[in-house]
Amino acid sequence: MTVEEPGSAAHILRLVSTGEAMSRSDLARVLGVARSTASLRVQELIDAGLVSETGEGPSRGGRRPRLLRPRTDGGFALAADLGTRHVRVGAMTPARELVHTAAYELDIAAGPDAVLTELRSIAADFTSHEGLAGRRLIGVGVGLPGPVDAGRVSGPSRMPGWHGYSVEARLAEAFGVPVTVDNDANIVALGEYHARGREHETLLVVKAGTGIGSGLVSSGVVHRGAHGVAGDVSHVRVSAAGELPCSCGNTGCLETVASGAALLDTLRDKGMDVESTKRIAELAADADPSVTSLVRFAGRGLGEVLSTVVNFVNPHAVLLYGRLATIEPYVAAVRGALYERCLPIVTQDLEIGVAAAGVDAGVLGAGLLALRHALATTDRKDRP
Amino acid sequence: MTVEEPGSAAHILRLVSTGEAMSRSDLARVLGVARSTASLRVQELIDAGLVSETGEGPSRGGRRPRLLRPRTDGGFALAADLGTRHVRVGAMTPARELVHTAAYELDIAAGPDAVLTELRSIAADFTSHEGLAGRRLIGVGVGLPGPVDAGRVSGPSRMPGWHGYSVEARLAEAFGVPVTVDNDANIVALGEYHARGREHETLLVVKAGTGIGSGLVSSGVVHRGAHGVAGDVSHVRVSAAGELPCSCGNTGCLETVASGAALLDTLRDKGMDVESTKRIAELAADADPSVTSLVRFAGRGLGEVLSTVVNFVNPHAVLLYGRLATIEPYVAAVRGALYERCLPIVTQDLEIGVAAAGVDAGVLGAGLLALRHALATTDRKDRP
DNA sequence: GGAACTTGATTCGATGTTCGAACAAAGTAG
DNA sequence: CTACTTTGTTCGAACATCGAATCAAGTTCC
Repeated sequence: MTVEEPGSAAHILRLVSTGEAMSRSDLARVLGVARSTASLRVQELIDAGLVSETGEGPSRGGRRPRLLRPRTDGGFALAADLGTRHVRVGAMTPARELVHTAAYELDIAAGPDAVLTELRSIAADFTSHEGLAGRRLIGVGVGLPGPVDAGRVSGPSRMPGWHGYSVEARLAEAFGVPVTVDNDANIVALGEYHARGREHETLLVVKAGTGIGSGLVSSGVVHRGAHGVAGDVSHVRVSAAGELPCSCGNTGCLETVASGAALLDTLRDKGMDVESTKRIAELAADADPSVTSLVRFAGRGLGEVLSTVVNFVNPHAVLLYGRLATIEPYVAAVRGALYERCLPIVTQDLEIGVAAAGVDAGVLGAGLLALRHALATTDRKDRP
Repeated sequence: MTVEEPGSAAHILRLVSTGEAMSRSDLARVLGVARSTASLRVQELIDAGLVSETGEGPSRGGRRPRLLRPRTDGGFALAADLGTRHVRVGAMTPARELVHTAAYELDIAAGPDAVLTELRSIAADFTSHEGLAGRRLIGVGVGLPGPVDAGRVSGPSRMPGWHGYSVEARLAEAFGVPVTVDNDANIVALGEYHARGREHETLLVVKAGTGIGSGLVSSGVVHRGAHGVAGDVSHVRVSAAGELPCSCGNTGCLETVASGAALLDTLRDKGMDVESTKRIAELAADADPSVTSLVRFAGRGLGEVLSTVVNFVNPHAVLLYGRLATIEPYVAAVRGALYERCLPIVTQDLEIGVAAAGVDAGVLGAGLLALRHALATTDRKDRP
């Protein structure tokens, strides 16, 4: 991740949970410190209830190492990925493992007060049902389907009544632990970065569902920009959109051709009764000709816009996520447009594909944010 | 800058040179360490010849502080900003001040061996003429007009014979000190970031001269991407370019309408005898109608491409640099296109203007890179 | 099977860094 | 002149890290 302090609790936990270091000796080697020092550190973590010993490992020609494992029965971070009508919640152990996840109904349009109150009881329900009730909550991470700047929602298009609302402050009070809030595309990007497990990667993750958003992660750090609205690609003008009016007041935006909402509108105008982006995916999977060609057109539009971004950012990978990413012709069209329009040096090693972390990528990212915050602030506190 | 280790020599030097800390006591407060610790650190720097005491400051109700100042007569870093036909060199003190600069002729097309040999003698000439001969060289920073990846030139369009050449290794051998090499737009961006002096800013700097390049700096860190070619905007397709063929083999690239080279070509096609971008700037300043309208058109094309990048990156400022940035209608057209096409939340606090650091922005950035490298690796070495 | 070697983990004194209290130096305020 | 401030240094205490010594528990090979 290259984010945590070298030798910090978070760092050691990561090394232990990824298997990069299984024993005290391993840690000493990997961290470049004396064995005695590594031993002391491990003892601290054991005392704090974050790590436990779990039998012995195979000998490498000498005494057998005493294997270490992050405890999964101690404190945990709560992660929530809010969509427009649902929320996925999960619990993440200090080992960065998502141990439980669940989905609940939650209409973001009900406004911040109602939604966050409801979120609090969903969290209570979740922790009790998943057998987490007796365990210590160390932090909360939340993803929202709109721009987030310094813990506040700012200028959202699909979240009426949320503008300027300080979600972080409100939830910190409700939960009594540190809360971190970010945009949904950002947490998906962070989750995907973590799932891939490759350090020093620059990842461009595009979330294409009802709307289109994207997140840029470089070496484990999310690029947020001046107002936390970095990653917007939906209101870039694209030639294929002609002069179609967009919800933003401008015309010709990418969103009017390449988003799930736009596809639904177009299909309805054609007289087809399609109710959801999920249904579009099914029709495309059945090779419905008019849907397929429409989806291709949409993907091409997205690829056109992304080509500019990809040339500029020069990422290691472009990963699509969301309902539209499950539609093969859509992905293929994006890929084609990128290969056609980007510089060879940019595309030669570029991976273009679908995010691997699945539906829980967002929860994963939210959990990581929460954990990062929690482990950075409180270090050696009372037992969980 | 948020780049150097807290409490490191580089950090203290910065605090002292910016005036954030004038005395040992100040340093202790700013760094959050004990006064005794700050005193020790300062003594080290004095012993290393990097800092000197310079009289006493005004009392604040007690004993007068002994003012500190970075020494400008000790070691220095050499910075070079190579263009296609010239090189600007400068010397930077550990206080991050550029103390001398000079320009030399140097044709990049002569190939790496000839150019770098020549650069070595230019450096010797420069140091002797500027009275730097007796002082210790602590590092070298170089900017090149092409993509640089890990110290090597990779796939340059205006640097025949340079592809794959390891400039860093070659110069490190020639100078016998650490050498850092980067793309010219990147060092300009870094120099401008430093000149503005605002921490945690995200800056997009566009260098528009014969060619077009850009650099992104966020919190003092240059974004380099997977192959060090991040920042390319010149080969993005732009509607205004139609099907004009580009040197990259593709058609409709921004470079074919918005670069100085393109403007020259177009004017020559019109039968106007214009020999340089400098002359274009003069004609535009004289309000030559056909030149002005052409330049406007070019600026609009650049703005169109930048709008996508700016929406995505959400920077604090977009700064134009290079010969074309001196042409007001060009800048105005870029500005207009950005305001028209970017999201309101992105442009509301966005500064769009011309880089303030002037012709030495590149040298400044190269010097900073060199210094950062030198002060990070060698800490308390022998006196200069 | 046993001696020699390896690897893992702990103990403990040596080293070095940082802190903070005490103090000296040099002022200001009244 | 006295009381209080601020700056800077000195010096012992506290703390972290290291490395050597030691113990523990293997493997290898004759």
